[in-house]
Amino acid sequence: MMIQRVRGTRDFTPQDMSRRRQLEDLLRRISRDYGYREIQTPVLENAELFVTKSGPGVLNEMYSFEDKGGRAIALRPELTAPIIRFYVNDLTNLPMPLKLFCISSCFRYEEPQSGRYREFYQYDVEIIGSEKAEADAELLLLADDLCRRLGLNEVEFRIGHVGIIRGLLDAAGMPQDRQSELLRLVDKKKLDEARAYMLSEGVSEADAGDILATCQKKGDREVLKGLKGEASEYLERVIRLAEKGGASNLSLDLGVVRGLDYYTGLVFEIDAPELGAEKQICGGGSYALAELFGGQPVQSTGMAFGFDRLILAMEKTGQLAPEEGIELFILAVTPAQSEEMVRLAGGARKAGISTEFDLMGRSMSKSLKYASSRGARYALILGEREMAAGKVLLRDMDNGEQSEIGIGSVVDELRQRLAVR
RNA sequence: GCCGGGGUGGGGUAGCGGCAUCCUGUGGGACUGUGGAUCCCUAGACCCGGGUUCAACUCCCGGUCCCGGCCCCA
Repeated sequence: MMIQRVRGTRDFTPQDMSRRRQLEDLLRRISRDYGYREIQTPVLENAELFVTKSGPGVLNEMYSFEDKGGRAIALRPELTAPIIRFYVNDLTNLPMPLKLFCISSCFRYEEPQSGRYREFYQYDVEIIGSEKAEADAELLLLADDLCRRLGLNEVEFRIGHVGIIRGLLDAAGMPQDRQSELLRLVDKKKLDEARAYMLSEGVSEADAGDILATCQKKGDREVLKGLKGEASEYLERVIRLAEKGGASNLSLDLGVVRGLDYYTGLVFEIDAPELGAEKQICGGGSYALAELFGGQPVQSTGMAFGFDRLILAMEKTGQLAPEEGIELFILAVTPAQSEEMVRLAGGARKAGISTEFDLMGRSMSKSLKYASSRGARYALILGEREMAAGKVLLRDMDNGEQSEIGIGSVVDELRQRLAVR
């Protein structure tokens, strides 16, 4: 009986990994360009960490279990909570701002569908320690830059601020502790229910109408005109800074809010419309989680990209290069040349030339075919006749041209030819 | 958790109550060491479990997995 892969998980072929590595390389490069440093946390965490952050409901959507010591353990469903836990545990003495990123797998017990798996990968970026608009703006700059480098020209940013609606609710007389429920309804676009809820909480008909109208405002900075209060001023400033920094895709959507209490300010999402139902590639915002995990209060802002969805989007836009082949394949025409084959491979590898030699003892035709399938740039053919004269045949696999070269000059010749390309 | 559509060699397919087709890929061989070609050979499959039937890959039921959508999305 064949053993099946666990539902919602994937194996990655060499070709898959070549593509995923390309994206990882790009993410690491852009992170470095912006001064973020990579960290890694365990796949396993105490389930309590996520329950504390997101409520007991998440237990239903997590892989959680009791270990042999009776501890409640979970496979991490996201990266923000572990990173902040790490910070609270060990990193509080590092100079602020602490700019960190992480590319890792996460797990959620949900129904798999397009762009959605039970094991999935996230690229998470966090700035810990700043409460300034500059921090939020930098995050948007990085996100915008990343989308551009990925060739995602259709992306839609939806940027909001939880303080805008909360401010209006304060003014309308709704107590703070009743507001989260309303934000949840707005987040889910259940505006009728939101209206009913506001009225039941004593908000006037007129105020409720204003608030719902505000929730539906979308567009450029113009939508902030006429809004008063710190939140809209702050948001305006973030957008202005990000645009000065070169961001060009930004747009506002004041209906983007979060019902969870630790969100403190900016909140945003990014969609890649070409992906269909599961089109959101990024979610982010500023939050105060450290004190929730038992640390000193610290303001943070961060975002998480869905790695797998970025790959999907890049596939749709044709951004991924084909897998790279090797540079050299060496074959011995008869076993008598095997030792020389291995010796030459060693020299080439030492010189940084990616090299394979024949491991199968196959005929020349089969070996050349294999070399071709491996994308080899050159083949080195070790034949009795040439070897007797101290030479070998170097075959250019792109055009089939061959030339005899001295055994001693193989590495130099290859270095020269490969450098020209 | 719910609703569609699907599971035939590794990949792609044909068939559809009785013989499972082809392509490709894999391994081997031939072709005097120019043959990444061509030719030949070998291996390799009806998702699982029940039911109907003389007979099930085919029809029915259940499960499972995949694809897509809903819910959810920290």
